[in-house]
Amino acid sequence: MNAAPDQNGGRRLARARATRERLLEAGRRLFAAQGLVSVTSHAIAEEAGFAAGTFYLHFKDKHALFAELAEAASQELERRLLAVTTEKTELSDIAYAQADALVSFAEEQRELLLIAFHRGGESTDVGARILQRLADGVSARRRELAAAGATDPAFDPDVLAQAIVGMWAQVLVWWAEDPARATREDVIRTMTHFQLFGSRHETTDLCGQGAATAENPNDTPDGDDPR
Amino acid sequence: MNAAPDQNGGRRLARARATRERLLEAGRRLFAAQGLVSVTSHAIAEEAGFAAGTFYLHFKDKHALFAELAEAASQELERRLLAVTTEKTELSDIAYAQADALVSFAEEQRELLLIAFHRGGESTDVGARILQRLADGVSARRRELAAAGATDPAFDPDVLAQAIVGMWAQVLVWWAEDPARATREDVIRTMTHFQLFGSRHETTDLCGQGAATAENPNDTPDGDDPR
Amino acid sequence: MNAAPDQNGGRRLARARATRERLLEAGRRLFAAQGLVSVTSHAIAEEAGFAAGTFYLHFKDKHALFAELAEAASQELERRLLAVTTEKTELSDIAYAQADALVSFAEEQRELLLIAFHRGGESTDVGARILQRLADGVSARRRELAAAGATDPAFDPDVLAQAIVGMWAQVLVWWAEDPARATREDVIRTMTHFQLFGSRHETTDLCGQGAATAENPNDTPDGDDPR
Amino acid sequence: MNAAPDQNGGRRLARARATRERLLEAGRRLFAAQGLVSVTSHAIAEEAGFAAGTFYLHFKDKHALFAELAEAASQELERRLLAVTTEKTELSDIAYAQADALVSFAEEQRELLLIAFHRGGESTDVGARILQRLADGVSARRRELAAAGATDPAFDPDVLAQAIVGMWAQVLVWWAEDPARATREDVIRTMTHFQLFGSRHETTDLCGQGAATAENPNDTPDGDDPR
DNA sequence: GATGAATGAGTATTCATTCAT
DNA sequence: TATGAATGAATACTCATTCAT
Repeated sequence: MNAAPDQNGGRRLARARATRERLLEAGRRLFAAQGLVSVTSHAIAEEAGFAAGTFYLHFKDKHALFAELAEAASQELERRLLAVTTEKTELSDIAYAQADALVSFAEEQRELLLIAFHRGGESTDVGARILQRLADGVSARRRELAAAGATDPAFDPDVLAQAIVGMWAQVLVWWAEDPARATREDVIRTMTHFQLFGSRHETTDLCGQGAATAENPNDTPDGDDPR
Repeated sequence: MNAAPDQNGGRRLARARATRERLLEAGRRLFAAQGLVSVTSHAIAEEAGFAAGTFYLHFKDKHALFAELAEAASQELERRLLAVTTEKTELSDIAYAQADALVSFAEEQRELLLIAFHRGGESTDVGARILQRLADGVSARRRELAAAGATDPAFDPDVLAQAIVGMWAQVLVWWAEDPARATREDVIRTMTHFQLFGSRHETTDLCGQGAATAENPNDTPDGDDPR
Repeated sequence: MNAAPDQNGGRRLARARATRERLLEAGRRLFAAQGLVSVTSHAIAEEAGFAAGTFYLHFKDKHALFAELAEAASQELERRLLAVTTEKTELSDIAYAQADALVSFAEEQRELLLIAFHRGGESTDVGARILQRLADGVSARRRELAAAGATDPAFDPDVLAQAIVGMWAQVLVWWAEDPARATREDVIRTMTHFQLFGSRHETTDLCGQGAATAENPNDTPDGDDPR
Repeated sequence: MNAAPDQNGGRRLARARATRERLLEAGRRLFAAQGLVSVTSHAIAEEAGFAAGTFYLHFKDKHALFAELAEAASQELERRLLAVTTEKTELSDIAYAQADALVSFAEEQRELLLIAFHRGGESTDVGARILQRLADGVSARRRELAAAGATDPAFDPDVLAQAIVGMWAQVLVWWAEDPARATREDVIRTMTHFQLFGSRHETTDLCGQGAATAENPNDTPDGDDPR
C-alpha cells in the first residue's frame, strides 16, 4: 500500500511545488485585475482550482503571496540594474541604461508596480521594502565612490540614495498609471538628466551657464516651486 | 418671543463648527497615536466626547476627516513653498529655502506625513493627491520657465515635476521615520544639491569635471546602481 | 408684546394646519416616487421645507402620515361605492358602476394603491385595514339582504365579503402595476361578471346553460385549477 | 491513503444538506413565532445550533430562506390543486375539492400563510409571487377552455385569474387570522359557490330569479356595496 | 410653532483561519 | 496533500426621536 518513500517524497514535493506555482499565478492574475484588498485567499485558491484550505498549506495569507510575487520582481529589477554597471563604463551610458531598465521593468510589471506602490488607497509595505533595498544598493555604491574620493562630500549617501529611488518610484508609478502621459523616451531622458545634472542643467552646454545664472539670477530662478 | 433667529442661527453655526473642530482634533490625536486603520469613527467621536452618530453629521467617514487634516497641512506646505519663491531671488537661495521649508514641515507634521505616505501597510490616496498637487505646481513653474527659454528643452516638465516631488516625498518620509538617520542639515543640503545639480555634481567647481569624468570613467561611474 | 390671544390662537392654528398639509403633500410625493421604506421622516420634512424636528410636531412617524393619506383615499372610495347604490336601482347597473368606480380609483390613486397593497416587498397594514372596512360594508349589506330573504343562505356573509374585496384588491393592484395588462373595459367587465355570476357564467344566456353543463360536464370542467 | 474522495464527497454533501435543513427548520420555527422582521439571521443560526457566519454559507439572507420555505409550500399547494382536476370530472366536484384543498393548506401552513400575505405590517413579495403563479395556472386553464369554446368570451382570462386567486388569498388569510371567524364548511361552501356562480346566485334554482330580480330590483340590489 | 444638533441603539455581512476527513 | 464546512470576530452607518433655543 505504500510506494517507496523516496518516490512518494519526490512526487509529493513536485506536486506541492506545482500547487504553489498555480496559486502564485492565480494570485498574480487576480491582483492585477482587482487590486490587493478586494481579492480574497478564497478567490485565489478557487482561481487556481483548489479548495479554500489549500491556500494556507502554502502561504500564510494573501499578503505573503503578494510579497513573494513582489520579491521575485524586485530581485529581477536589482539584477538588471546591477548588470548595467558591469556592462557599461561610460557614466552617462550607465545612467541612461539604468533608466531604460527601470522603464522596461515598469512596462513589464505594470500592475504589480501599481499595486506595490499605489493603486488608489490600497497598499502594503512591500513597496517601501523594495525601495529600501534599492536605496541600500545605491547608498553602498556611493560609499565606495566616496571612499575613492570620487564624489562630492556634500552629499549624505543615505539621503542621496533615498532621493534617487524616490525619484525613480514616483516617476515610474506616475507613468505606469497612464503611459500616455509621456513618451518612453521622455521618461528615460528626463530621469537620466535629472539624476546626473539636476533640474538646473541645460543640455548642450554644461559650462558657461553657471556664469549666466550668476549674472541673471532672475532669468532662471530654478527653484521648482509649486504654483 | 423666542431668541432672534439670527442669534440662534449664529449660535447653532458656532456650535456645529465647534463640534467639527473637536472631532478633527480628536482624529488628529488618534491617527497620530494608532494610525489610520485601527482608529474607528466611533473612537474619534468618543475621544471628542460625542455620540457615535454625531461623527456622521460632520464627516462622511474617517477617511474624509483624515483627508481634511491632510488637506489643511498640504495647503500650508504649498503656501510656504510659494512664499519662498517670492522672498528670494537667488537661485540657490530658493532651492535651499524650499528644502528647509519641506524639512520643517516634516518636523511639524511628522505623524500626518507618515500616515499620508507610509505607516507600514496602511495608506490612503491622500498622499498621492498631495504629491500630484505639488507636482502640478512644479510643472506649471517649469512651463513658465520653458516659455521664457530659460530651461532645458530636454526635460519633459511633467516627468521632471514627478521626479522632484518623488525625491522630496521619499527623503522626507525616510527621515521622518527616524530623524536620527541624518542631521537636519544633511537632509537639506543633499536635497538642495541633488535637485539643482544632480548626483554627478561636485560642489565647488561645476566645470572642468566633465573632462575628468570622461578621462577616468571608472573613477566616477556615477550610475547610482544598487548593490 | 402679546397680540390678542384669540388672534394668535387662530393664526397659530391656521399656520399649524398649513404645515401639516405641506407635510402630507410632501409625503405623498415622496412615497409615490420612492415607496414607503426608503423615505425618511427627515426627507419628508425637507421636501416640505421644514426642519427635521417639525415633522414630529404633526405626526408620530412616517407610517402615521401614510396612514392618513390612505385613510383619506379610502374614505373617498367608500363614499363613491356607496353613492353608486343610491343612484342605481338595477342590479347589474350597480355592480358595473361599482367596478367602474374601483377602476377609476385605481387610476387616480395608482401609487398609493401600489404602496398600500404591494410595492415589492414593502407593506404596512393600511391595506389590510382598508380591505377590512370595505368587507365590513359588503358584509353588512349582505346581512340586510339576507334578513329580507333575498340572498342565498348558502353564503356566509363574512366569507363572501372577504371573497369580494379580495377579488377587487387583487385585480386592481395587478392592473395598477401595469395598466397595459388589460383594457379598462376588460377589467370592469370581468370583475362585474365574476362578481355577479361567477366564473362558470356564460354571458348571453344565463339560463339553459345549466342543462348543458349538467349534460356535458367534461366540456366545462370549470374548476379554474392552476397549471 | 485517505478516505475515498467519493465517500468524502458524499459525506460532505450530506453534512451540508443536513445543516441546510436544520437552518430551514429553525427559520420556520422562528418565523412562525416572531414574524419576518424581528427574526435575524443570527438568531436562526443560533436556533439551529450554528455560528452566525454559517447561515451565509447556505442562504443569501433570511428572506432567501423564507422564500425557500414559501416556495416549497407553494409547490405543494399547486400540486394538490392540480391533482384535484385529474381526479374529478364533475364541475362542482372540482371546485369544491379545490376549495377544500385550499382550506386544508391554510390549516397546515397557517403561520407561513400569514407571514407571506399579511402579518401586520411586514411583508415580502413572496406572497405576490405565489399568487402570480397560481393565477398563471388559472389563466392557462381558462385559455384552454376558451380555445375549446367552452367559456364566456366576455371574461378576460388574465383578469379573471387575478380575481379568483385574489378571492382565494383574501378569504384564506382572513380565516387563518382567526379560524373562529367561520366554520371550515362555510369557508369552503362560500368560496365554491362564489367562484362558480357569483354572489348573485341563489342555490337551488339558478333560473327564474332573473325575472324576480328584474321585477323587484330594490329587494335584491346585489351590488355588494360597502356600508 | 419651528429649529436642527445631538443621540445611540440596532445588524447584516465578510473572510481569514481551522480541522476533521 | 487536499478538502471545504464551519467558525465568529469585527464594524460602519442609518434614522427615528429628543430637546435646548
